[in-house]
Amino acid sequence: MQKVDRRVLKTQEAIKKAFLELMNEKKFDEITIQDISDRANVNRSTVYLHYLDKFDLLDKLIEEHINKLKETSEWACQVEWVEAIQILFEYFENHALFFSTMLASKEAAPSFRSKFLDYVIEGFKDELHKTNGNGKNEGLNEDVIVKFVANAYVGVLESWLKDGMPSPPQSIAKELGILLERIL
Amino acid sequence: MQKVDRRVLKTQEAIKKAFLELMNEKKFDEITIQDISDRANVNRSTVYLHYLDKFDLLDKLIEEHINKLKETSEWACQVEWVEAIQILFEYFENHALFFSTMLASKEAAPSFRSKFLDYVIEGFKDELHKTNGNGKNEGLNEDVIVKFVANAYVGVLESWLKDGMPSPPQSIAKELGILLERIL
DNA sequence: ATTCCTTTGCTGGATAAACAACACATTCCT
DNA sequence: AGGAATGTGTTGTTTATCCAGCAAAGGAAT
Repeated sequence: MQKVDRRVLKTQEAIKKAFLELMNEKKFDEITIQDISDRANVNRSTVYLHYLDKFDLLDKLIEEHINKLKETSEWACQVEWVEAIQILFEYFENHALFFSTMLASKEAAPSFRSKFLDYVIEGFKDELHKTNGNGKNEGLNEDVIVKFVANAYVGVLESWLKDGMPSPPQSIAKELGILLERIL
Repeated sequence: MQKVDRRVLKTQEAIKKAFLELMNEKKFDEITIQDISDRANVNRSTVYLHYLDKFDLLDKLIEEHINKLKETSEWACQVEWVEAIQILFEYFENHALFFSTMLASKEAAPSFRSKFLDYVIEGFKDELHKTNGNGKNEGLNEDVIVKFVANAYVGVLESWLKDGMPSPPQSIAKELGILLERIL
């Protein structure tokens, strides 16, 4: 991975930040490229230099976070169970604006919730294969189990974010870990 | 005044902000250009593109604020007495980091306090000439009066900043205005 | 429908900033 | 003392961004 020019990092950061802020203020289709470039303090043409349009910007933003999550969980699956959840929730906390915006906005990112859910489902599927020797869930449909826990997970995350993250990542991760271990 | 390129504004802002932050963390002579460029997230050579060295940076930063103050007070001297003081104190409040740092740092900006004092002295001198018909201060040396009020003014500002601006600009301006009117 | 206004992609030329490299000075260390 | 590290000021080249301006598409108002 060759390192990228400082300038592109700075402008992309500015654009993404501006876009997220705007997503929190108005609906996706009401946001113009002009809005974004103004907020980001960047020339309008510069936005086109990096993204095809606002849909592309949204896609790349989502893709980026999904990838970061994949990296993080690959790196984290070597440590303890509960600790891994905690690390992920710390990531959610650090990017709370992104996740709460994306999970909240029904009209804007209908794709995100399902993409995110798919990612979580894959994660649990792998996890289930690794720990399927414990006799629990004998005779139960694997798909049902995975979807059960994945939806539970996402739902808890969603309400935690919506409520403004009332408890620290450690405690929510611990509680969630206890519940998940009863299933898996 | 032709408008300047967005890029130079952004980098100059970043550099000045970084420099001010560093001034609050360590002594002036311990600050390197490398520190500044790192903090500003800017290439080192870019700093040299705008400033000769850190002394020049400091000078320009001071000069800039003095000029802004001159503009502000020229614009403000058409309104009420006390209101003008309030506007200036709002400026101090908005740039509290700069003023508290500069007034505090003995070793770094020994020049600033005197420059600033000179500016205040000039302001009061003009003010005195405009309102010298009121019979107060008959037979008193003008220079003494001006230096008296200027030092009082700067001293009050200094401690207000040092104490973390406990009262809002309005009230400090009003109190200061009452005291100054007893003299001028 | 026609007008008016905003937004959209896109261009081309100018320029700020990045980056890497230099020779030299300074501090640090041990 | 002497070598390593760090900081300085400057250069040349490359690249990202700016900015002004375009024609076209769409919406809203009259």
